[in-house]
Amino acid sequence: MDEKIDWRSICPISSALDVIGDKWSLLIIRDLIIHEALTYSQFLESPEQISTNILATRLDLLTQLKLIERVHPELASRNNAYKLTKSGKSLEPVIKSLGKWAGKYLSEYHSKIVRL
Amino acid sequence: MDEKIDWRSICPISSALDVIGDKWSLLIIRDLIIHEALTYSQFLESPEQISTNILATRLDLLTQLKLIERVHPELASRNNAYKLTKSGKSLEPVIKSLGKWAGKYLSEYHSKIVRL
DNA sequence: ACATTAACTTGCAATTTACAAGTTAATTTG
DNA sequence: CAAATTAACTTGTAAATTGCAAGTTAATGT
Repeated sequence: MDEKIDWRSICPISSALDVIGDKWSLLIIRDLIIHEALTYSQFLESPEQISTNILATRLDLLTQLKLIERVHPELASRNNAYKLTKSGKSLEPVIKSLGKWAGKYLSEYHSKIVRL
Repeated sequence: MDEKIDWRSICPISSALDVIGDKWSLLIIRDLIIHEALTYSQFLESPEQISTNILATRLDLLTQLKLIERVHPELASRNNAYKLTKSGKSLEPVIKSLGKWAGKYLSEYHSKIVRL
Protein backbone atom coordinates (compact mmCIF):
# COMPACT_ATOMS: atom_id res chain seq x y z
CA MET A 1 0.00 0.00 0.00
CA ASP A 2 1.59 3.20 -1.21
CA GLU A 3 -0.47 6.22 -0.31
CA LYS A 4 0.16 9.47 -2.14
CA ILE A 5 -0.86 12.73 -0.60
CA ASP A 6 -2.66 15.38 -2.58
CA TRP A 7 -1.19 18.57 -1.12
CA ARG A 8 -3.82 21.30 -1.28
CA SER A 9 -1.39 24.23 -1.14
CA ILE A 10 2.12 25.31 -0.21
CA CYS A 11 0.92 26.44 3.22
CA PRO A 12 2.57 24.42 6.00
CA ILE A 13 -0.58 24.48 8.13
CA SER A 14 -2.65 23.17 5.28
CA SER A 15 0.04 20.57 4.58
CA ALA A 16 0.08 19.43 8.19
CA LEU A 17 -3.67 18.92 7.91
CA ASP A 18 -3.24 17.02 4.65
CA VAL A 19 -1.38 14.46 6.76
CA ILE A 20 -2.87 14.52 10.26
CA GLY A 21 -6.11 16.41 9.66
CA ASP A 22 -8.48 13.67 10.71
CA LYS A 23 -9.99 12.28 13.86
CA TRP A 24 -7.55 9.40 14.38
CA SER A 25 -3.94 10.13 13.44
CA LEU A 26 -3.16 12.34 16.41
CA LEU A 27 -4.74 9.81 18.76
CA ILE A 28 -2.22 7.27 17.56
CA ILE A 29 0.53 9.79 18.27
CA ARG A 30 -1.05 10.56 21.65
CA ASP A 31 -1.02 6.89 22.60
CA LEU A 32 2.65 6.66 21.68
CA ILE A 33 3.46 9.73 23.73
CA ILE A 34 1.83 8.11 26.73
CA HIS A 35 3.09 4.56 26.27
CA GLU A 36 6.38 4.86 24.40
CA ALA A 37 5.72 1.75 22.26
CA LEU A 38 2.51 -0.05 21.31
CA THR A 39 1.51 -3.00 19.17
CA TYR A 40 -1.39 -3.05 16.75
CA SER A 41 -3.66 -4.78 19.28
CA GLN A 42 -2.74 -2.35 22.00
CA PHE A 43 -3.88 0.60 19.90
CA LEU A 44 -7.25 -1.11 19.65
CA GLU A 45 -7.64 -0.95 23.44
CA SER A 46 -7.87 2.84 23.55
CA PRO A 47 -11.27 4.12 24.67
CA GLU A 48 -12.07 5.77 21.33
CA GLN A 49 -12.38 2.40 19.60
CA ILE A 50 -10.69 2.86 16.27
CA SER A 51 -11.62 0.21 13.74
CA THR A 52 -9.02 -2.18 12.42
CA ASN A 53 -8.96 -1.03 8.81
CA ILE A 54 -8.60 2.63 9.76
CA LEU A 55 -5.83 1.77 12.21
CA ALA A 56 -3.96 -0.21 9.56
CA THR A 57 -4.12 2.55 6.93
CA ARG A 58 -3.14 5.26 9.44
CA LEU A 59 -0.20 3.25 10.74
CA ASP A 60 0.94 2.77 7.15
CA LEU A 61 0.69 6.46 6.32
CA LEU A 62 2.41 7.60 9.51
CA THR A 63 5.14 5.06 8.89
CA GLN A 64 5.63 6.18 5.28
CA LEU A 65 5.97 9.79 6.39
CA LYS A 66 8.26 8.71 9.21
CA LEU A 67 6.25 9.99 12.14
CA ILE A 68 6.36 6.46 13.58
CA GLU A 69 8.45 3.35 13.02
CA ARG A 70 8.76 -0.24 14.16
CA VAL A 71 10.70 -0.88 17.32
CA HIS A 72 12.45 -3.76 15.54
CA PRO A 73 12.50 -2.91 11.83
CA GLU A 74 14.31 -6.14 10.97
CA LEU A 75 11.67 -8.44 12.46
CA ALA A 76 8.21 -9.61 11.37
CA SER A 77 5.21 -7.54 12.33
CA ARG A 78 3.75 -9.76 15.02
CA ASN A 79 4.39 -8.29 18.46
CA ASN A 80 6.59 -5.72 16.79
CA ALA A 81 5.47 -2.46 18.39
CA TYR A 82 5.49 1.01 16.89
CA LYS A 83 7.22 4.01 18.45
CA LEU A 84 7.58 7.67 17.58
CA THR A 85 10.38 8.96 15.40
CA LYS A 86 11.95 12.36 15.98
CA SER A 87 9.30 13.86 13.71
CA GLY A 88 6.45 12.22 15.63
CA LYS A 89 7.96 13.15 18.98
CA SER A 90 8.20 16.76 17.98
CA LEU A 91 4.41 16.85 17.76
CA GLU A 92 4.24 16.31 21.51
CA PRO A 93 4.07 20.01 22.46
CA VAL A 94 1.46 20.63 19.77
CA ILE A 95 -0.72 17.80 21.06
CA LYS A 96 -0.31 18.78 24.68
CA SER A 97 -1.26 22.38 24.07
CA LEU A 98 -4.22 21.19 22.02
CA GLY A 99 -5.30 19.13 25.02
CA LYS A 100 -4.94 22.09 27.33
CA TRP A 101 -6.99 24.21 24.95
CA ALA A 102 -9.74 21.60 24.85
CA GLY A 103 -9.83 21.19 28.63
CA LYS A 104 -10.26 24.91 29.02
CA TYR A 105 -12.62 25.79 26.16
CA LEU A 106 -14.63 22.66 25.50
CA SER A 107 -15.60 21.68 29.04
CA GLU A 108 -18.61 23.97 28.65
CA TYR A 109 -19.96 21.58 25.99
CA HIS A 110 -18.53 18.30 27.25
CA SER A 111 -19.03 17.98 30.97
CA LYS A 112 -16.92 14.86 31.40
CA ILE A 113 -13.82 16.14 29.63
CA VAL A 114 -10.64 15.75 31.67
CA ARG A 115 -8.56 18.85 32.27
CA LEU A 116 -4.85 18.31 32.00
CA MET B 1 -28.94 23.77 11.99
CA ASP B 2 -28.05 22.47 15.42
CA GLU B 3 -25.09 20.13 15.31
CA LYS B 4 -24.47 17.82 18.24
CA ILE B 5 -21.06 16.41 18.83
CA ASP B 6 -20.57 12.77 19.63
CA TRP B 7 -17.67 12.90 22.11
CA ARG B 8 -15.63 9.74 21.74
CA SER B 9 -14.05 9.86 25.19
CA ILE B 10 -13.23 12.08 28.13
CA CYS B 11 -9.73 12.71 26.78
CA PRO B 12 -9.18 16.38 25.97
CA ILE B 13 -7.05 15.57 22.94
CA SER B 14 -9.69 13.27 21.56
CA SER B 15 -12.32 15.93 22.33
CA ALA B 16 -10.33 18.61 20.52
CA LEU B 17 -10.26 16.31 17.49
CA ASP B 18 -13.99 15.70 17.80
CA VAL B 19 -14.36 19.41 17.04
CA ILE B 20 -11.44 20.43 14.82
CA GLY B 21 -10.18 17.03 13.68
CA ASP B 22 -10.76 17.53 9.96
CA LYS B 23 -9.03 19.09 7.00
CA TRP B 24 -10.88 22.42 7.01
CA SER B 25 -11.69 23.81 10.45
CA LEU B 26 -8.18 24.88 11.33
CA LEU B 27 -7.76 26.51 7.94
CA ILE B 28 -10.70 28.75 8.77
CA ILE B 29 -8.99 29.62 12.04
CA ARG B 30 -5.70 30.14 10.20
CA ASP B 31 -7.33 32.60 7.81
CA LEU B 32 -8.77 34.53 10.73
CA ILE B 33 -5.39 34.64 12.45
CA ILE B 34 -3.92 36.16 9.30
CA HIS B 35 -6.75 38.51 8.37
CA GLU B 36 -8.48 39.39 11.63
CA ALA B 37 -11.96 39.35 10.03
CA LEU B 38 -13.32 37.68 6.91
CA THR B 39 -16.66 37.33 5.17
CA TYR B 40 -18.04 34.11 3.74
CA SER B 41 -16.89 35.01 0.21
CA GLN B 42 -13.43 35.91 1.41
CA PHE B 43 -12.94 32.46 2.94
CA LEU B 44 -13.68 31.03 -0.50
CA GLU B 45 -10.68 32.87 -1.93
CA SER B 46 -8.11 30.84 0.02
CA PRO B 47 -5.92 28.65 -2.15
CA GLU B 48 -7.24 25.39 -0.72
CA GLN B 49 -10.66 25.93 -2.32
CA ILE B 50 -13.14 24.87 0.30
CA SER B 51 -16.58 24.17 -1.10
CA THR B 52 -19.52 26.30 -0.07
CA ASN B 53 -21.51 23.69 1.81
CA ILE B 54 -18.51 22.60 3.87
CA LEU B 55 -17.66 26.20 4.66
CA ALA B 56 -21.21 26.89 5.80
CA THR B 57 -21.41 23.87 8.10
CA ARG B 58 -17.95 24.54 9.59
CA LEU B 59 -18.72 28.20 10.21
CA ASP B 60 -21.92 27.11 11.96
CA LEU B 61 -20.14 24.59 14.16
CA LEU B 62 -17.29 26.93 15.08
CA THR B 63 -19.82 29.62 15.87
CA GLN B 64 -21.89 27.29 18.04
CA LEU B 65 -18.80 26.30 20.00
CA LYS B 66 -17.75 29.93 20.19
CA LEU B 67 -14.39 29.69 18.47
CA ILE B 68 -15.59 32.37 16.05
CA GLU B 69 -18.33 34.98 16.04
CA ARG B 70 -19.83 37.68 13.83
CA VAL B 71 -18.16 41.07 13.90
CA HIS B 72 -21.64 42.66 14.13
CA PRO B 73 -23.89 40.11 15.84
CA GLU B 74 -26.90 42.43 15.65
CA LEU B 75 -26.82 42.79 11.85
CA ALA B 76 -27.83 40.57 8.93
CA SER B 77 -25.31 38.10 7.57
CA ARG B 78 -24.47 39.84 4.29
CA ASN B 79 -21.03 41.48 4.52
CA ASN B 80 -20.99 40.62 8.19
CA ALA B 81 -17.54 39.15 8.71
CA TYR B 82 -16.44 36.51 11.19
CA LYS B 83 -13.64 36.97 13.71
CA LEU B 84 -12.00 34.81 16.36
CA THR B 85 -13.25 34.70 19.93
CA LYS B 86 -10.90 34.29 22.86
CA SER B 87 -11.22 30.52 22.45
CA GLY B 88 -10.37 30.65 18.76
CA LYS B 89 -7.50 33.04 19.32
CA SER B 90 -5.98 30.77 21.89
CA LEU B 91 -5.47 28.17 19.16
CA GLU B 92 -2.96 30.49 17.49
CA PRO B 93 0.15 29.03 19.19
CA VAL B 94 -1.06 25.50 18.46
CA ILE B 95 -1.56 26.29 14.78
CA LYS B 96 1.72 28.12 14.46
CA SER B 97 3.72 25.32 16.01
CA LEU B 98 1.89 22.87 13.77
CA GLY B 99 3.00 24.96 10.80
CA LYS B 100 6.57 24.97 12.02
CA TRP B 101 6.47 21.23 12.46
CA ALA B 102 5.17 20.74 8.93
CA GLY B 103 7.75 23.06 7.39
CA LYS B 104 10.49 21.10 9.09
CA TYR B 105 9.30 17.50 8.74
CA LEU B 106 7.10 17.44 5.64
CA SER B 107 9.30 19.37 3.20
CA GLU B 108 10.95 16.06 2.38
CA TYR B 109 7.64 14.88 0.88
CA HIS B 110 6.26 18.22 -0.36
CA SER B 111 8.94 20.21 -2.12
CA LYS B 112 6.92 23.40 -2.45
CA ILE B 113 5.91 23.68 1.20
CA VAL B 114 6.67 27.09 2.69
CA ARG B 115 8.81 27.15 5.83
CA LEU B 116 7.66 29.66 8.41
C1' DA C 1 0.68 -31.13 15.94
C1' DC C 2 -3.14 -28.43 17.09
C1' DA C 3 -5.38 -24.52 18.88
C1' DT C 4 -4.95 -19.82 19.64
C1' DT C 5 -3.89 -15.20 18.66
C1' DA C 6 -1.80 -10.96 16.51
C1' DA C 7 -1.90 -8.40 12.58
C1' DC C 8 -3.93 -7.40 9.18
C1' DT C 9 -7.53 -7.63 4.72
C1' DT C 10 -11.93 -7.68 2.56
C1' DG C 11 -16.79 -6.65 1.63
C1' DC C 12 -20.36 -3.79 2.13
C1' DA C 13 -23.47 -0.32 4.39
C1' DA C 14 -23.58 4.20 6.31
C1' DT C 15 -21.61 8.77 6.45
C1' DT C 16 -19.25 12.48 4.80
C1' DT C 17 -17.26 15.20 1.17
C1' DA C 18 -17.06 17.39 -3.36
C1' DC C 19 -19.01 19.59 -7.15
C1' DA C 20 -22.63 21.98 -9.62
C1' DA C 21 -26.61 24.42 -9.57
C1' DG C 22 -30.27 26.89 -7.40
C1' DT C 23 -32.46 30.22 -3.94
C1' DT C 24 -33.05 34.51 -1.31
C1' DA C 25 -32.36 38.89 0.40
C1' DA C 26 -29.39 42.91 0.37
C1' DT C 27 -27.05 46.22 -2.26
C1' DT C 28 -25.80 48.71 -6.53
C1' DT C 29 -26.71 50.60 -11.04
C1' DG C 30 -29.15 52.94 -14.73
C1' DC D 1 -37.07 53.35 -7.91
C1' DA D 2 -37.02 49.17 -10.84
C1' DA D 3 -33.79 45.98 -12.61
C1' DA D 4 -29.53 43.70 -12.37
C1' DT D 5 -26.04 42.06 -9.50
C1' DT D 6 -24.02 39.81 -5.73
C1' DA D 7 -23.24 37.77 -0.97
C1' DA D 8 -24.51 34.14 1.68
C1' DC D 9 -26.13 30.33 1.84
C1' DT D 10 -29.02 25.63 0.44
C1' DT D 11 -29.97 21.62 -2.16
C1' DG D 12 -29.14 17.53 -5.01
C1' DT D 13 -26.42 14.00 -6.22
C1' DA D 14 -22.06 11.55 -7.28
C1' DA D 15 -17.73 10.19 -5.31
C1' DA D 16 -14.84 9.15 -1.60
C1' DT D 17 -14.16 7.84 3.13
C1' DT D 18 -15.45 5.62 7.35
C1' DG D 19 -17.34 2.08 10.26
C1' DC D 20 -18.61 -2.57 11.23
C1' DA D 21 -18.40 -7.52 10.79
C1' DA D 22 -16.19 -11.26 9.16
C1' DG D 23 -12.40 -13.62 7.08
C1' DT D 24 -7.31 -14.72 6.22
C1' DT D 25 -2.50 -15.76 7.37
C1' DA D 26 1.47 -16.54 9.81
C1' DA D 27 3.55 -16.78 14.35
C1' DT D 28 3.32 -18.53 18.97
C1' DG D 29 1.71 -21.08 22.85
C1' DT D 30 -0.06 -25.84 24.82
